[in-house]
Amino acid sequence: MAESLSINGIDDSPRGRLLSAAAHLFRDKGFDRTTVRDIAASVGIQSGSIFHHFKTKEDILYAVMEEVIHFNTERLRQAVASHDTGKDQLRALIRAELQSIVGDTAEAMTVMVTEWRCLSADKQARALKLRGIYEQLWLDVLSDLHQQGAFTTDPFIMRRLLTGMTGWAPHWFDRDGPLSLDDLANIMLARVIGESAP
Amino acid sequence: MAESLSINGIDDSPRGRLLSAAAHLFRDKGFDRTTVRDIAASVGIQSGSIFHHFKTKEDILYAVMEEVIHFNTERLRQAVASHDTGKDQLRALIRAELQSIVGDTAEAMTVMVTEWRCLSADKQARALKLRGIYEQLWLDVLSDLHQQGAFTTDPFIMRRLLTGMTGWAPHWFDRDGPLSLDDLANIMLARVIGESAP
DNA sequence: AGCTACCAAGCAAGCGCTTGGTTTGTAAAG
DNA sequence: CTTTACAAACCAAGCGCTTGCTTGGTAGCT
Repeated sequence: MAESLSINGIDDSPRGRLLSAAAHLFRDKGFDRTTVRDIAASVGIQSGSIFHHFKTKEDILYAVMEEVIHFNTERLRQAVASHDTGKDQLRALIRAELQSIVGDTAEAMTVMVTEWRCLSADKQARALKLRGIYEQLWLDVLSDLHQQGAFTTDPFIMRRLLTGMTGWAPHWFDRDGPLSLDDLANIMLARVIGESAP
Repeated sequence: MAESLSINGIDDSPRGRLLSAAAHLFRDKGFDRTTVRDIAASVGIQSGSIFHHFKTKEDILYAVMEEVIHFNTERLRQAVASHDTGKDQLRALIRAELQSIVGDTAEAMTVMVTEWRCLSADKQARALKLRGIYEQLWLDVLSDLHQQGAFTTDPFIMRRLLTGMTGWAPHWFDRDGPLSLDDLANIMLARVIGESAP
């Protein structure tokens, strides 16, 4: 019964506590190496009791992803809405995604990237649809900047490069190190629009 | 007994054919979801016969990684050696890593990134040592460029950003699409040293 | 009474791996 | 040219264990 911190955007109902615990375990050991007995033990119930809340183990994984996509899409939306210029909006998007990915929803976001293929085909399709909304927010901002001449590379490709940069951050970024998330966001921003005055 | 193309740097001995088949399966289904029966079937032998060549299933994974690191470290070395200026060397490094990651060793390289945690701690340490040589080649070139003033960001951080960009490429890059690997390498190069004349 | 949340026990399937023996290729000994 | 020797490569069968999930029942709250 090792207690685990809850993830932002997930409530603390019995179901929510299971989701947070599962996300932690999925990130640390992977979906396949995490047993339902592991998840049950980390919230202090019997393994069979899990299936009162979820039909299958895979449903747990999908629920984790669904919750974290919804939560972070909303965060992205607010990031765009609270800035005027394309440059500031892009900086805010990068900052928000970094916050998602190494901050308060890190476990669930990492799981979404690394355990994607553990979803069945139809659940992948459903999750992909949710993720499409998330990606469109990026593409809108990037396309604007591109049309303004802020960079020449195709916006779709630029988004892919940014996805790689932010997605790799959990493998090396140290939240207690000298580099802040704001610093890192600015460094990544400069990869897109060049190193001009902040 | 679905035949699978061999991976560059792996011979076609019985052992080598097992490694190539395993790399394919590990990439497509993941290490844990690939059974020794799957691997055996794809080269046309019985599952038990695998253990004449490898002590454990995990040893197969490690062997895949070891071979691909050695092969690609050598490729990186030649990339550096065959160019004079820092800029050209960096472009060659990016191009070589892209070739590794979406080209002739794609399966094995992808496996090394995505199935890393399936290795035991001591095997991780051994593989990490091999990977250190590979990374040093990058850092030497990046540090040179940094000292020449080609970019201001810390070379270590820059390498992490590049790792993310190249590492994500398998998720979207289409080898039959309009964008060539040389094009992509130049786009990534511009993320480091800015968009000057080629 | 009825609902949510849970327990205790266990089943069927699939897993990595072992075992004892057989085939196949090669090469020196007669 | 045959015989003997031996190792590499593989087969057929299955063992012991773990896994996701089921079942029938109970405690507590409203």
